[in-house]
Amino acid sequence: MVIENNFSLDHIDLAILRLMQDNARISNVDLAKALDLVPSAVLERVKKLEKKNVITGYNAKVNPAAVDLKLLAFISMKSSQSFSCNDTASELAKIPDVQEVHVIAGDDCFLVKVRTTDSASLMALLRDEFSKVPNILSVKTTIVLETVKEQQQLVIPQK
Amino acid sequence: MVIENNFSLDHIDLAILRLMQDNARISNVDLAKALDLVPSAVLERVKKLEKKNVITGYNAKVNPAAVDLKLLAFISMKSSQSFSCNDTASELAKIPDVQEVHVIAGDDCFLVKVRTTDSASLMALLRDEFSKVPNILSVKTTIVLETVKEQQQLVIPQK
DNA sequence: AATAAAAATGAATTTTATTCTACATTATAA
DNA sequence: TTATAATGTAGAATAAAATTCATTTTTATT
Repeated sequence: MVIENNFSLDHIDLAILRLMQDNARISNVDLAKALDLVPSAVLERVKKLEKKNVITGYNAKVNPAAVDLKLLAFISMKSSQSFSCNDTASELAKIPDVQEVHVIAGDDCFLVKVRTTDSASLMALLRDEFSKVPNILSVKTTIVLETVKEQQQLVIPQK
Repeated sequence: MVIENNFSLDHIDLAILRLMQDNARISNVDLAKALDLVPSAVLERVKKLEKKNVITGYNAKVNPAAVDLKLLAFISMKSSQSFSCNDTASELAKIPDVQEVHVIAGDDCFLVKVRTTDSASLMALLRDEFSKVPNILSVKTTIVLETVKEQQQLVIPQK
């Protein structure tokens, strides 16, 4: 599948993305070896990818259990103003424990991903934070029992 | 809130996690400056955090639109064998475009996060891949219209 | 307080990042 | 096709950072 957009990435750029998605701390030297290029050339490309907002950041992935965040939940909500739901969404986005906020099509209006210590802290979050968010008509909370897969790496196509 | 688990992280470890979550490519020198420590001491701690699986990886965050992945969807499914659903879940996890697979409590059994190029490729995915997964009774696909927030950083508590 | 274990220091060494200039490649237009 | 501009790459030089290690300090435990 050929990429047709204004980011104009060639196969080397895509290879860089593939490698750095899995190992953001790879050195330029190792990147250069893997791509059969010279380090300075790779460095320029990486900087360009950052400037073009193709690479939007580098994150260490932290084990949630290690920092006592053992509960994951998805919360879907209906809004009373479905055509101007952006205030609601941005208020939801301000809540630190909220990892994701999506405006969705279908029965509900928002889908929110939340991580807390336990069910008690989720309850507190709903009571103290979500209750203040405007225009919410209904809330449906789905508790995650087990996460089988959770990756942010994208499937990056060939050329 | 005091962390009580077998990872035994002190406030310096937590500070490292906070910094590296947001900037995985920060140098040891800069980490050391921020923590008022010496680079070699920081390096040891980071390696220990990796070994203990507190830090589970480093990822470059790639802009999905740049690699032509403009469609995000959540798919929830019912299973015919709700108490041995792990085969189903692990089959779902094998599909590359599937970013997340969660076993959930509630009406449905699985919640899956999927990223594709467009609705046509989502359709193809459902037809070609999901149809092969065993024990699926029902499928409900929710299309994301707009993502307002999407971060993998965790809220790391104080000491 | 004594001991053991863990962590931090600071200097030395190795490795890497970064800069810069020259050269090559590609695309564009005459 | 040929000239020209623009962009990308190579490779060496330099600056900066990572890494190692022996020693010292701190912390926890008895």
